[in-house]
Amino acid sequence: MNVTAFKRRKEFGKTLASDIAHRMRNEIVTCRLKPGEVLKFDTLRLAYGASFTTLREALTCLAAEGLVVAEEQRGFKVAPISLSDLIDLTRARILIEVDLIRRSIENGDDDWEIAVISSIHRLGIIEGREIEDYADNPEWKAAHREFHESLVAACGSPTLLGIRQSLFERAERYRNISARFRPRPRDKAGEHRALMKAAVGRDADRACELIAKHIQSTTDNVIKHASELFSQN
Amino acid sequence: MNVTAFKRRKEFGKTLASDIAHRMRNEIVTCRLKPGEVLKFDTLRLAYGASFTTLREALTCLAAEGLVVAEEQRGFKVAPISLSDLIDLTRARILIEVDLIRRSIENGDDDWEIAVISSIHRLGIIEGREIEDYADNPEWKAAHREFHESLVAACGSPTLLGIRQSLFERAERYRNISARFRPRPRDKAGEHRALMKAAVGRDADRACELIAKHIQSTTDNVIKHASELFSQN
DNA sequence: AGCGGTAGTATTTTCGAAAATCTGGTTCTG
DNA sequence: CAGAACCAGATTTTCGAAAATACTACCGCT
Repeated sequence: MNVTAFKRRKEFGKTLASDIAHRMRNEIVTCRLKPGEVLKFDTLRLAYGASFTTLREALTCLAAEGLVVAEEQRGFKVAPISLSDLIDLTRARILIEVDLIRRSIENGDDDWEIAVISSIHRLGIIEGREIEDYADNPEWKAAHREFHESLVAACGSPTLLGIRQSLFERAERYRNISARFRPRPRDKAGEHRALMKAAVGRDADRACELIAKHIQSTTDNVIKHASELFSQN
Repeated sequence: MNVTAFKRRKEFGKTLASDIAHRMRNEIVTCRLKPGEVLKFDTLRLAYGASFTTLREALTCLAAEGLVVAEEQRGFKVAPISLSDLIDLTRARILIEVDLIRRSIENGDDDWEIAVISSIHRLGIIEGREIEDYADNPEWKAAHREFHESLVAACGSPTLLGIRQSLFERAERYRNISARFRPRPRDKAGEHRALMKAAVGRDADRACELIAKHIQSTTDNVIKHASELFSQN
């Protein structure tokens, strides 16, 4: 194998295909690859330096996650965004997240509690460093993701955790839109702290209520202030 | 295109890869491909008459559905079955199915009602033809699947419908095991009729309760009578 | 005998060419 | 003139060989 490929592979995952899937996932959720954009193999081959076959495997993966759509014999395109998709996605996420957080609070042991507290602490440190616009920071995003994952980590359901993760990923684009169009800053840090407190205080009902509101709030903001971004459906 | 490929392609889907994925899905859920079995490309190439690349794409698809597992650089194997997987799967299915059936009952229009009734009728016809063992009949399985799909079809959530479908598929192997080990026949037809009545009678609470029991019942039977099939976890 | 290293084999992963299919425009026909 | 049929170029899908990686069994050493 040539040196370039070797280096590239080191960045993430063991196979080139999974590495490319990872990179494309990133470009899609940050909208560097635009929603609805047609993905032609020749272009991709140039951009990622991989062959048809390898790209095809990466795209097949992303299609399963709902980040790209495959039309047989007619290629792939970045999954479009729409209000109806956002609403559908939000409802699915709330259903699952609420269930998982409740179970996690039931099952979570001391290590779980510690992980929740340590992940919100890390988030706080990052937020403290830059007063504004931390939501654009990849480091903050990783910590944010980590915090939400820690909340549900003790739920004991690998299947739903996997689904949750893929829905969380799909929602990333809408979170970015929401942040851009929000009229005044939202107190995310406060919401996260309240969630953490409800979780470690083993107040499942409150935690479920908070997480549902937390998820719904982004959606409401997009609907209110960014509807014009979408065509009609 | 050569004749063989053309014929094969006609059977299902537009591309060879999706056709092969479809055929393999079948072999896995019927356990003709054994749980945990290692899937070597040379063997598959012989069995399905397709190239590495095409098989790889099919396997990537199935991996996303949870029917095969991929270990990077170490190939693919049929997803193992286990009690913990069954329990996890069952819980996920109940969570989602209950939500979808409730929403479906809320939203369903006349056409939905008609589809529910017509699909249970078709199921009844098939069950009437062969008194016993209809659960092994592919035709019954298709009709059974169709009936359950019709119940949730009006829920209005494409995302959760997709997830539901993949979980339903994953559960197929356990349903087959359950049928083999059931001490005395279960009144599935009765359960289905009750479900249908609750649905068209718009009794959401009752429908939710019935569907949860319906799903749980298979799992309970496997745990009670077929535990020895699984190693330990 | 047990262990670490190593060569050889089995297997997976990647590549780029070749085949199949789609798209859009043009011509032909009624 | 409308619509079907067809060609040419663009694009996707499939193939089998070649490269990269994992596995196995043997050898030499302590």
